[in-house]
Amino acid sequence: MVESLIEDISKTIHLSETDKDCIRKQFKVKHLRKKQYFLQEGNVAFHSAYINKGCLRSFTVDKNGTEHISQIGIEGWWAADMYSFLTGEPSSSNIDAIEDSELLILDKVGREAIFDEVPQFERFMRILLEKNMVANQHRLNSMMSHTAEERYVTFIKKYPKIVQRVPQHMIASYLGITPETLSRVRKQL
Amino acid sequence: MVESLIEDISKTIHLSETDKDCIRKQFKVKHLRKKQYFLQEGNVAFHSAYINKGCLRSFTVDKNGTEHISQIGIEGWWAADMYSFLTGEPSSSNIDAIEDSELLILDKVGREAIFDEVPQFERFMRILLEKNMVANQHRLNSMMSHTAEERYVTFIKKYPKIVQRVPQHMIASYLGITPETLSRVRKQL
DNA sequence: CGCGACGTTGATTTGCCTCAACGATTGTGG
DNA sequence: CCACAATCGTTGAGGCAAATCAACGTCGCG
Repeated sequence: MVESLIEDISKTIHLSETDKDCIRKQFKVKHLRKKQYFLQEGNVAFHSAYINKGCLRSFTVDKNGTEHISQIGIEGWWAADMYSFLTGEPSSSNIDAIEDSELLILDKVGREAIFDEVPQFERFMRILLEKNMVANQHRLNSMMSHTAEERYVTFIKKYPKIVQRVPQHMIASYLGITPETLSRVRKQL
Repeated sequence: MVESLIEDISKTIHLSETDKDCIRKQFKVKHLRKKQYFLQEGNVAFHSAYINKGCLRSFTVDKNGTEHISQIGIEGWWAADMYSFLTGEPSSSNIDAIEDSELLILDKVGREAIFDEVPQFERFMRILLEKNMVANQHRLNSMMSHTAEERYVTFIKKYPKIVQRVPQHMIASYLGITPETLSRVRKQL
């Protein structure tokens, strides 16, 4: 089960058997039922997670009680509240499962251990973060300069697999619009 | 002049004299006049830049000709179109100087050289990118769940130095609102 | 000086939200 | 296995925050 992660990492960097063992040792498997929290607002994010199977979302809840989905991830993605995970401060966001999921989780100590024992892992993470940065930049740009309709069209082109698996109102939230607006946008396509 | 960068990096990781020499060798100084482009849409971003002095902005231009500022950076920040820099594809964004600026620039080859010769630099970059990720997450969240006024108030608290140096209409653009709206928001504070 | 860059103010428009009601589907406990 | 409750998507009416369009005053600078 950890093997798919090892394989994934190996696409970017080369791992010796010793390296692989080190990584295998630090990740733990965790299963989540649909709707189960991985992280709840107010708690500290002790773990970062690789999604091995299933689908997660991160979201915040504003003062009106409205949810705002900041991230949706499926197999091969990572999920964590980086702020809380890095600083040890309580998180202001939530992460839960949209489907029954299997995660490979890593705590701070385990992470440091890998960074120390497998220097190449540092590079893997750096490259992962670079890609993430590009994606975030894209998303921000999309939020700032495109209409609801344009954002939706871009989304379904870019993430067709997510569209199939995630309820429409969550996609609306991810796009920063209401479910009603998304419904109306879809009608005229 | 490269020394301030070295010092900056040394806050995160330890550098030997050899390491420092390697870094010194790879960065080049570049001066920009106010309004001068560092990167122009359609061109490939051959360099990533550390802002040693001055102030830069990255922005895109939409189909109506409206500018959307995605980033404003001052001393100690980094500026680049990561997408173009990493992929070698033409950039769809622009970077120019808001003030006369001094940059320390690094091309892809130089960057690879540092990563290979100074393994610790990999860690520095990883940590920098992690911070960037946290900041981007924050910003996205702010765009999705806060009003124009709330975003402005947060901004002036978080970046008072930028407020003093950058024209108001650019801050409006960064916040994703029009100059008129920002003017009205400011009036009632 | 004269022109462009910048900020302000007013009038009007608009894209999206809010509120509300309604079917269809899913799932769950008795 | 059925009944009832959530969950989900849709549609309509009305409202609002921010955009657009337009005009104007000020400042700085080539």
